Amino acid sequence: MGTKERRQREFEDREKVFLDCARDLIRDEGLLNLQMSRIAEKSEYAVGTLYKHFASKEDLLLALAAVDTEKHVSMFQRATQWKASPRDRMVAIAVADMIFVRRNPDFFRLGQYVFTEVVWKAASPERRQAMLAASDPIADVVVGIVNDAVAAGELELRDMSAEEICTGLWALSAGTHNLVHAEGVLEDFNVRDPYRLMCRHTQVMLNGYGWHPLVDVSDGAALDALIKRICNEVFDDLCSE
Amino acid sequence: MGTKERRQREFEDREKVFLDCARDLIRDEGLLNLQMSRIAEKSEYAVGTLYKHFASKEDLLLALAAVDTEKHVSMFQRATQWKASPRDRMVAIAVADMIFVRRNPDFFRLGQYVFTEVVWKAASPERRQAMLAASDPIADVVVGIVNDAVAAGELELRDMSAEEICTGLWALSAGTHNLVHAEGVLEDFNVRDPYRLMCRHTQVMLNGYGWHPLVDVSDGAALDALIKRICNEVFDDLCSE
DNA sequence: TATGTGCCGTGAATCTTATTCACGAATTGT
DNA sequence: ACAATTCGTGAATAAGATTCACGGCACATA
Repeated sequence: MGTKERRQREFEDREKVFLDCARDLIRDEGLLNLQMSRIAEKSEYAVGTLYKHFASKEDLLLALAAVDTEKHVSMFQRATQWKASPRDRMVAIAVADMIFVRRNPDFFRLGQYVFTEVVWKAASPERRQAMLAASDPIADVVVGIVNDAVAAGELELRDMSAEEICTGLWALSAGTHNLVHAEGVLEDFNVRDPYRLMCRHTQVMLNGYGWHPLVDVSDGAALDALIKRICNEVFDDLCSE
Repeated sequence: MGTKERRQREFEDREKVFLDCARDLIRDEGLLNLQMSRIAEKSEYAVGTLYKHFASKEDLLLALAAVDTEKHVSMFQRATQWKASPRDRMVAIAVADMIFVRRNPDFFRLGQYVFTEVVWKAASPERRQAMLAASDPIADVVVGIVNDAVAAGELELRDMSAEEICTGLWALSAGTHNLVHAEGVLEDFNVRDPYRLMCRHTQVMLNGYGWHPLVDVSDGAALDALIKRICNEVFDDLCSE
């Protein structure tokens, strides 16, 4: 009797339904106005059922962020598998980030919110664990590229570890997301395309680490060409503009 | 009759009392458990009085963050006024950030929270404006250092603007704060002293921009010496450890 | 088919907190 | 001294997250 299994499957499917409804509501009405009762209403289940799946509202938000993170990770994995030099693959990571954020405009806001002390601590330990597990592969992927560069003789670590180099690049990316979403900052700075700028800053850092082949960071045309090449060769299906 | 003025002063003093109580409560019980009624209780005023000062709880949090930001800015200003090369002064900005965050461990969490869509939009427009005004000088200060370097012939902008360079350094700093507070990431990476690492990454980026005099970023001793010198010469009173 | 058992969805009731506002005390003006 | 005004008060209200006693449904057994 596969009844138990069917029930199990139905339960899992329902979780997806709830998350999809929540995502739609956030898109349409904003994170600010998200209400548990509205998610229940939209998904045509009772509030109590919703709470069978998520320990709290914060728990649901964390689950939602974890789903996004999985998509994010899969883009990074495509970047690593690209047949190109380690340095170009590292830039491809930045480009992946750029494309992902453009295609998922709510991702950063949600991520920013769930990593907040208030929300993080209000979620269940299991969800927190799942969130961390979902983002784990990011580190592996990026550290892998650094190690490839070292193996290829294109980068000398000297007294830094591969992880420390990754921390710098990761901070650059995380910080760029911050600034993009911080009211007014980039407008004041007259920055038109912050993610292109992030790619350029990535090149600046890679040069700073002495990561060969060095590039001329002031050559905007070369940067645009590389970004375009990455879009075509790695993220063909995702770059429509 | 200076009565009006006295009233006015009392009102302003009370605002400070509320903010101090809120800060203490956050320190002792966490942002998660902050309640308006507890702030009122602790400050020995009625809840209604609290609401005479702050349009909402979020409004109060933003006011609190603005106070911190002013302290933050004043440290940056000390860094700029230091008699040293533009490059060293730029590193001093990073060191200021490091010292400030260590002395105000709740600052980042609060800042992260208030810049969240949910909180930001729930605060009054006046507070938002005040918050932006408080952080405004940061940009001026940092752009000023870049311009000094250009004027001294130590940095060529080529096709980048001073603001764009600042964006990179700012992102690095903001991102480092993120990673420090993101559960588990730096532990996994075995990063012991993330802010020292941030200073090093700052040097990496400055080298990447071709900002003279170039430094050997793998020379940890030189980095520590510079940090120590900045602590002694610029932030003497704040570096006790 | 009739009946017993346990699982699971339900949503009205509860609880927690932010927020309001009618009141009265205190102060000012005449 | 009295009216007018300002300002603090905290009980009442409102909004929304969370709970849990109930009942229906599927399966097991006779």
